Amino acid sequence: MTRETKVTEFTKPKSMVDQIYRSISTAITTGALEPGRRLVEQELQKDFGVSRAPIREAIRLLEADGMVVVDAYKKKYVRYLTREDLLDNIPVLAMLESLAARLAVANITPQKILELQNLNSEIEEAFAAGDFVHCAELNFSFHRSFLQLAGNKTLHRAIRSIVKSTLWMWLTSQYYRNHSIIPSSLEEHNGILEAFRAQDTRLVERKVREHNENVLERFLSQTKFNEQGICQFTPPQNLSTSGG
Amino acid sequence: MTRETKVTEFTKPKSMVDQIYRSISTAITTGALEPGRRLVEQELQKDFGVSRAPIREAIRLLEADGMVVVDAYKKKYVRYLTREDLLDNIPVLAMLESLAARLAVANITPQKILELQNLNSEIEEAFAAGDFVHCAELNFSFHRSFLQLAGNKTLHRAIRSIVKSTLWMWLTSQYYRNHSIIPSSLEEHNGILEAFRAQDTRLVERKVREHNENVLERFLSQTKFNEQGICQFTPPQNLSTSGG
DNA sequence: GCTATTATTCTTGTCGACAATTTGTCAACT
DNA sequence: AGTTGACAAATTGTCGACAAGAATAATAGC
Repeated sequence: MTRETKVTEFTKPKSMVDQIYRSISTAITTGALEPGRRLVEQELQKDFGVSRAPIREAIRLLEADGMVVVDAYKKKYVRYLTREDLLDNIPVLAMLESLAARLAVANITPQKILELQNLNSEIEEAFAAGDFVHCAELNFSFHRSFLQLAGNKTLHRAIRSIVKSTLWMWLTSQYYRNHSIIPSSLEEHNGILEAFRAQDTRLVERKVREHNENVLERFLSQTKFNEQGICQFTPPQNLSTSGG
Repeated sequence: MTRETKVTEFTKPKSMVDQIYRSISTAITTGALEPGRRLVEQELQKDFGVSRAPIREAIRLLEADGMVVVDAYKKKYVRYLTREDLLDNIPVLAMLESLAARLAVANITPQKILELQNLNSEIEEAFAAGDFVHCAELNFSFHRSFLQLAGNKTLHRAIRSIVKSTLWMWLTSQYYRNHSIIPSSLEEHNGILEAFRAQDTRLVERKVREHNENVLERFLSQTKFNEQGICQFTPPQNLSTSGG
């Protein structure tokens, strides 16, 4: 009788913790919450209008992801990245993505290659439009496509974990914002697709590995680090001269 | 009101959540909590003598690790493994560990090689003594040594993540319990150490990759799966014929 | 005897409150 | 002036209780 006719209620497919997790996660990848930013439960509680329990659980998930770090006094911060972090990423991501690409060769279709070409064009458009966050997302989609084609859950999980823990999306968007290196990436993407078209496994593997190495080395060479080796991008909107 | 006379309490005031996390994590790797086993907050609450809040946070961490899975009705279970999970692990672990070994070549010392030889002997002893859990731990230590020598945090994190999410320690101990294949592993371990002694990077990389592939394929060929493809080891103490 | 519906129980999700810890401030003392 | 200690504010950790939803038991109807 009293069946609540939840007709217009689409916004309830996920648990509270999941929503908070996603929200903070997105805030970090988009740069709304910059690396090093303190996370205080009371503030988040007010933002989301819930009690602290689900906030705390969501933060635990982010902590496990490596997107949030905890200091000796239990205070939580958005992870900040060091030069060492980026250096460590290079061989691992290059190797995992090239493995994904190798496995994908067996499953890719001409149709899929066309889709990826279109995706590549979309990246170019987003870059031209100055939407660097979307650009990073599309770029990630491009890479993720090989993961999906590879059909290996362990691999998928491993790469996803690295992407999250090293704030990959944030890094990419910041990088796009500050440097005009999209053309190089797009060119390399096309090279990869060509190798796929030729069904040349060895070539695919090499191209993907080199692409990843190139991207990461470009990151490193063009990124500023402070005296503690922490990655320093220009904040999104920095009106005051946060001098100090 | 200071009812807690914690006199002999040197046990690093680790946080409650951390203690619970470790405790459950250990229970899973040792097989005390077998795959598929339901985790009920109220039971754990009684076991640890705390409220549900820290229990829930610990379970969130285990969930993020992939050691615990959640069904559509929010019920929590220890992760169970499928044939597909094991298959997916093979190329990824083989590749990551061989990368670790390659990076380790530059940092290894004759001293360290001797230590690893001793460790190998310890594994043999633990196996002979029938302590399969310890055996799995020591074996993991052997592999982890290369990780530490590699000095790459991203790589360390990636492998650790796979080890946790696929209940690697549990799998290994169960495998040791059921099959007498330690000799093959020990032999391969020695082969790897020889390659290290020769400083032959290519050989190290190949030996480690092959060792991982061998181990995982032995797992697969000698492991039972039920009709749903779920890994079925004989439970630690199985007196009744859990028929079906 | 069997099915449909209603209670009851079990389990998880969320909340507000209190305790413990850390940080910040300020006054007293050497 | 600098240091130290105590007090206050801020923040996190933990608790018990209630609400919501699903699984199970019980009952009514045929």
